[in-house]
Amino acid sequence: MPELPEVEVTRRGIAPHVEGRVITGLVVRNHALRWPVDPTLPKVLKGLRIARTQRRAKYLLLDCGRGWLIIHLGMSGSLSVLNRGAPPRLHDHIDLELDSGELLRLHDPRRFGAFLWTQALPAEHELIAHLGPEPFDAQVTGTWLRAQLKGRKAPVKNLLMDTRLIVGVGNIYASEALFHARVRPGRAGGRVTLAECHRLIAAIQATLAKAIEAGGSTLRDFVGADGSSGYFQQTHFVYDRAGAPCRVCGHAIKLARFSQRSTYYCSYCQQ
DNA sequence: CTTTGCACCTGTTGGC
DNA sequence: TGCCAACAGGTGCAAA
Repeated sequence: MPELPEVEVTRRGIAPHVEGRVITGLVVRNHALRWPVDPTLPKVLKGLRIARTQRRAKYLLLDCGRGWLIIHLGMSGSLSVLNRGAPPRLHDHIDLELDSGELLRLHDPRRFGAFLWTQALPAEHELIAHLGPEPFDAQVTGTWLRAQLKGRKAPVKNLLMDTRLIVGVGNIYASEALFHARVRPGRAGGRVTLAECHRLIAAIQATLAKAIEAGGSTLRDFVGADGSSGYFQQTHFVYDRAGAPCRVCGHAIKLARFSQRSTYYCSYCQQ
């Protein structure tokens, strides 16, 4: 589920419920996430106050004063805010209990997600330290992207999804952004022109912003919601539309695979 | 260093 | 209806 917009919408959804709250307990029903959940975490977290929430790439960050919780939703994770005592369902792996009487619940069938604790700053954490810039950073421009892609032979689609280059562009938005920029996904990175780089950055920013806005508008009360309400229902231009007519020119959308990931494009609009 | 393929895991879908 | 293979929105890691 989670591409960057959903993670950001989730952050905004949980923020009013967790910021300023004191952690009264942590229940871990299944430790076997992508990395084992630290068995000492319930003891470590009890009594700490969550000062604020942040997001870096697709990592949710909870500032607990003495350290930070780093939460990743993987492919199938979601967070919800529930009242204490709500019965856990299958794949509800972790409850973070709060002094408000609510709890933050992690649900993740595939268990590719992560629930980590660090006493350093998140920016210094091994998983975060080597990440590229956020799509909305001031340094992220067409000129910057052109410099990053120079000399690279890998498909530009793969490079856009490389988190060391830039974060937040998942499999859906890579296809969508390349369509809007009118660039074929299989083109070697080094062969993307400056004008196309400008269009790519504009497309990435516009697509992400629109999705966050759409998700945010469905976010009245996050309690009980699973954090995936609405935003992903927005219509895509190419993603998951193989064989369907291009919304711009009418030609059939094509499906290809790059590094075993489904990739959609219009062979007429994108060169 | 860059690029590629695999791995983790469960649930859903489509073809036979 | 049942069975099985292929696939699913992420990303760290090993190997080439």
